[in-house]
Amino acid sequence: MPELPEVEVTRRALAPFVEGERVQAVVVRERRLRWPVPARLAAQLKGQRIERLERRGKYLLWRFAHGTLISHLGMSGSWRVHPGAAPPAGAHDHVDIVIAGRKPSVLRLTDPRRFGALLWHPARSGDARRHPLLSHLGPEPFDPRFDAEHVFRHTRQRRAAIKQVLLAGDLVVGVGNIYASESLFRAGIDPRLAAHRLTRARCERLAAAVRAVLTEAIEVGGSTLRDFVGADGAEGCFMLEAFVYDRAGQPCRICRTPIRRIVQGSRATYFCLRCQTRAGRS
DNA sequence: AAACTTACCTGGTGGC
DNA sequence: TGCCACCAGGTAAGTT
Repeated sequence: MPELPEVEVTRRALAPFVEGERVQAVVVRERRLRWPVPARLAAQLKGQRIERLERRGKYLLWRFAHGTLISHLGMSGSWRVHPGAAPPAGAHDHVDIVIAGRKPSVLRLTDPRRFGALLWHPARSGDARRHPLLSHLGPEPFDPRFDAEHVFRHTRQRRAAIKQVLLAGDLVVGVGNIYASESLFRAGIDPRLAAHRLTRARCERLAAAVRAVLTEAIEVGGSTLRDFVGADGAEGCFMLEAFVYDRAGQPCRICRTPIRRIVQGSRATYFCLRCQTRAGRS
């Protein structure tokens, strides 16, 4: 599932193929994503130059002089680079962006469940970061503003479990279900703990854990970067070995206690009863 | 008004 | 072999 690391790895893989290059054509085979792909998208992008490829949370921002193409991968989406020409499109290959110039390539959006999005934000509407989907997002995990003090302040009124607060996206962006469990394991915090009960010290541990887990995931993904470029590379399986996620019943990699699976807000949480506590240190 | 909860979108799959 | 309930995750909308 694409969370922040997967999106960042995607950004790094695509950037060399798109930054500074012009769009020759956009082929939309299926516009029914989470929201309809704008009908005029192809006309709007044709011949235009992509200045930069940026990321905000789990969104990719394709910066043009006249606006920004906003893409989100949802649960099952992926972008793949096909240098030169692309193979015939499969059932779930919804959009191609054809790049002309010295490095011709086709960027193909595949999304079986179609929970992803592809939206156009014209420059005249202001900066894309003020788009309704982006405006309320919390800080980036690698932003210096995301620190212990920030976590402490933004959890004082939150009585919900820290796992769910972490997932909500306003404390910090980019942490989905997988990395929420992994980060809490790394920080030694019981996912059921009410957020406002976090001590300052544990806020520090949590912020550091989120940064570390995401950093490592990006690094691991970095080694599989060429899978994005290859025509038939397997979809990235970026987290080489999760400590807790999807490991119910299997022994904790630290203490051998069987990993527990619980449901919070109708989604699965995995944790170690021994390594992760409601209070105290560890 | 902010915090919290729930439903929704779709396709793959595991169990019978 | 075929069917079907269920699960996945991020977001919007609804509720307290």
